[in-house]
Amino acid sequence: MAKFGFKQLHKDKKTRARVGEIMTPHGVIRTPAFVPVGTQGSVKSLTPEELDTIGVQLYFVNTYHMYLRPGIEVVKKAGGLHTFMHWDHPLMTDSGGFQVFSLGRSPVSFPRRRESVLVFEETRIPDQVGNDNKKMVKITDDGVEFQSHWDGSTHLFTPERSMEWQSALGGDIHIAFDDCTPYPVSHEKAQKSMERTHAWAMRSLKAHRQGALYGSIQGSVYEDLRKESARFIANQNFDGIAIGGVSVGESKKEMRNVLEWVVPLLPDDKPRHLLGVGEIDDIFTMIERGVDTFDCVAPTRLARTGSLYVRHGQIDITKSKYAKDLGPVEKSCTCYTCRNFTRAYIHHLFHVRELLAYRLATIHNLHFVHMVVNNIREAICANRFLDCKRQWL
RNA sequence: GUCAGGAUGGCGGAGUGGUCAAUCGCAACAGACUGUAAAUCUGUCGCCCUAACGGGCUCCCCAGGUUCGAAUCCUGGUCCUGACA
Repeated sequence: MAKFGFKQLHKDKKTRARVGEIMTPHGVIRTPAFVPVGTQGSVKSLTPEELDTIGVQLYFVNTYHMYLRPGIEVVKKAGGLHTFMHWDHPLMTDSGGFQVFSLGRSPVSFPRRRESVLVFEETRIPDQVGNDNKKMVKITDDGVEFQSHWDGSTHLFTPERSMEWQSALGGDIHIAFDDCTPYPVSHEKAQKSMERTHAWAMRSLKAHRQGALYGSIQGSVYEDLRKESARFIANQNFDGIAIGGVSVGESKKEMRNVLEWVVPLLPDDKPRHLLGVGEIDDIFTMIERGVDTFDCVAPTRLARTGSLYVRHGQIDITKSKYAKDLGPVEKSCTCYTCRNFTRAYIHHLFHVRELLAYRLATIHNLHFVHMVVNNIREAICANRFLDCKRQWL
């Protein structure tokens, strides 16, 4: 099996943007690269072949979800995630750290940004166990006690277990178990969370057996903490660096700051992954500041709720103004959806809740993101990143 | 023609004397969604005024009536549906 490695091939002359290659046992990842999220072992609604056709090079699977269902043992017996899911290309597994954040909110709610302050609204997700106003996680220094969102049962996650399970799943890139700091948060709490993340990073490193391991940087929106965390993680023997604790409710400016503090402190010979960010404008923000890969649910989730990417924005295809629109979603798009279907048709599918709606929409949004990223990659090679950015935004 | 049942906001459909401008679903409109408890969630949804609290007006087929008070009870009318002829 090929070893893991990273090569920087070209750096843009005016920015930190760079083009590179990540070598993995399941093939090379050309960076910058967008990483779709397949939380439960599936990028919702699409087959691996369809993802491949779109240009998806690797995707993300969540250890927490696979552990709960179907269970690590099942995947292990199946021969690992690649075989289980029928995906031959690289895979990344998340540590479960994000669920510390997402299940740790009380009451169950959707966060909403409001002038860079996170407001929690009391809106429930229906039909799930354990949503009766209780936090579903309990953090200790040892690890995190989760209450299953399926049946309420209790499960302990530790760095050691996360490593063991990620190894059993067999993804190419693993992430150290971290404590995704919520927002807003005091400096004191952010520091505690960062220190816990560092301690867990060391334990992850020690317990780690196979596959590449990325250490995760935290520190919320505090410059001193972010820099401290970046230095700390950069100094350990990780194969790559993950930046976490962003897109948790902070403003875009705060997210930009984090990148500007952190990336200059990272070694050039390791790949950098930004966890959980990937709206179209963010893609430029990240790549410009030296991020190589980034995973995000936005394109796929937005697609399922009817928001489709078009140049310079997105449209809500469910609006009745598209009911008779016989043009493609985006005329400059060459995806399967845009080549063969009209806005009116997709509008209709959403309206009657046909399953094809979600598939066509997801194909389009993923294709669109890949089109943007491919474009950026070419632009970097020609030292034209900023021109490219201007052209898309 | 006789008997029975029914007419409620764009649609379906609750409500059967006051707390009803009227539950709920759909549609409509607006909004949200960034390491996915998400094919999801939130808000508005008779008209007018208010930033909001709130206030005013009109309203449950039509016309009368009973009552302090009616979408709800009574009388008449119109229309619809089912059964029997």
